[in-house]
Amino acid sequence: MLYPVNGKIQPFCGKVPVMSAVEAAADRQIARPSGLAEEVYRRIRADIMSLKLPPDTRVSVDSLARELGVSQTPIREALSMLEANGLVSKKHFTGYATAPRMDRAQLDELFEFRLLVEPHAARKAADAMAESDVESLRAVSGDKAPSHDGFADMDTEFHKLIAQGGGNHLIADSLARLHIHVHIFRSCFRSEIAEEAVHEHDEVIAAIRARDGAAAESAMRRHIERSYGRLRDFIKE
Amino acid sequence: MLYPVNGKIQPFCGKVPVMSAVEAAADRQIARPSGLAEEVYRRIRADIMSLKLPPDTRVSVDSLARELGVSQTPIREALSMLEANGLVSKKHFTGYATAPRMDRAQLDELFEFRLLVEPHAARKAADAMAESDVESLRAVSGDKAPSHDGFADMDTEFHKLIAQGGGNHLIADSLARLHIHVHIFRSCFRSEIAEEAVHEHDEVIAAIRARDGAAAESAMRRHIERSYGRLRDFIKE
DNA sequence: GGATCAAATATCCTATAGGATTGGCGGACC
DNA sequence: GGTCCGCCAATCCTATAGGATATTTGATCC
Repeated sequence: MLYPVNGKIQPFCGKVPVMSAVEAAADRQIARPSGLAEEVYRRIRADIMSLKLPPDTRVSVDSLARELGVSQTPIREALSMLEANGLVSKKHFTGYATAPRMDRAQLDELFEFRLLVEPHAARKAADAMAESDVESLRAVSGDKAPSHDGFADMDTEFHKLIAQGGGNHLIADSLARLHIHVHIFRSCFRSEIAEEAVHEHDEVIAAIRARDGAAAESAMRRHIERSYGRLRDFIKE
Repeated sequence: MLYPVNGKIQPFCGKVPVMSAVEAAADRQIARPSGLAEEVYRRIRADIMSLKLPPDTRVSVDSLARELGVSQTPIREALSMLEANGLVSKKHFTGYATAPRMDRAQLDELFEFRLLVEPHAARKAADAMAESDVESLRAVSGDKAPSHDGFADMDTEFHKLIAQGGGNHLIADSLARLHIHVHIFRSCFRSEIAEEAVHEHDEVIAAIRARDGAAAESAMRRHIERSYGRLRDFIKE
């Protein structure tokens, strides 16, 4: 297991530090020692999602190596994985760069895909979702959306829970991979769209709690269509 | 640009060799120099798909490095990308291994996904596919399926063309990533199922040639459902 | 004879050094 | 003033060495 120490990432050389129950639950999947590469992967992905690494920005391997205090090898492995997931691109003998911001065509394609898959996942989730996950869903309901980042995290969790609730890992993984790009795109404009979206979320949640598959499907479809409409306005081209 | 030389992969140090027109056209997208990592990636992926590396098999880094005549770094990058695509898995301090063969649950999930996406792609392909690609589609029609591998390649090309014909890169990429696993699964059993599948392919092709979206969608759905039925029989569990 | 423990091996993981290539910058030339 | 050419810096790519760990093998004990 590896832990970041004052900004740096260092090999694990000691006891596992105590961890609160909630932390242990949240980091359950990270708990298995997976090496520096995965740790670096998460770090860079987080920097991309937080726009600390804006779209279309050069990413130097040895700069990262110095900054994180690790060798180049795990950086390369992490960047290779990020490249396979479409978050960075590599040009031979030139280096890595974060993916450029989505253009209109890509946004269209992404929402066509979401519109195809997510309503189906919502319908299945209404039938198959475990009662405990439904409870978790209530937790991300729209009681209050404190900040932009707060809503973004809530939105991510909302869609992740429903995608997983469908019981199909392939669908959940595909949607998670895509949602990252939605997150980045939305963050680029800091739009304050929490109000409507939260209401739409609640409609989906209500349908799932009522175990009404058809209602969940149509509510999710409506939510994605409106979300698409809100985001589309930011692109003129 | 990098070229394999008698089994080994070596850095490019000379003129680009002459290449026939068809080769140049086929390798157009490979023509840009992308480094050893990508070359190694293709090589390993090909070995996995050809079952030269069977499922659930250990893959040693420095064995590969010696075999291919390159350093460990590009091997690691290639394996990281393969891991991100789900073709190998890494266990800390234990090494890489090819993904185990799909079990029943994974097969179900995969075909649920295909059934959700591919008929939609076929419908769009019937509307939007370029005439030249429709012509390419005829080329992979069922004139003759010489061998098992011949049919496998034809099937891969068939589904790839239709997925791309829909015009959505995300859909095409997702399906391509999944189809690799279908290919591996089918190869594990060397089933002689070419006859029926080729007939079903032709039905889809006919519908697309007629620009009949609804017919293409239902024909593709039928094809995938039957394909699922044929493959499901191989799993008893 | 079976089980347990310890050493040895093979492998991975990390770090550092050296070679190769691209892109940008400045000066010279037309 | 515009264009072309050569140099320099930054970066990537490769190779090798050393430390750490999991697995396997063998011997010893019960």
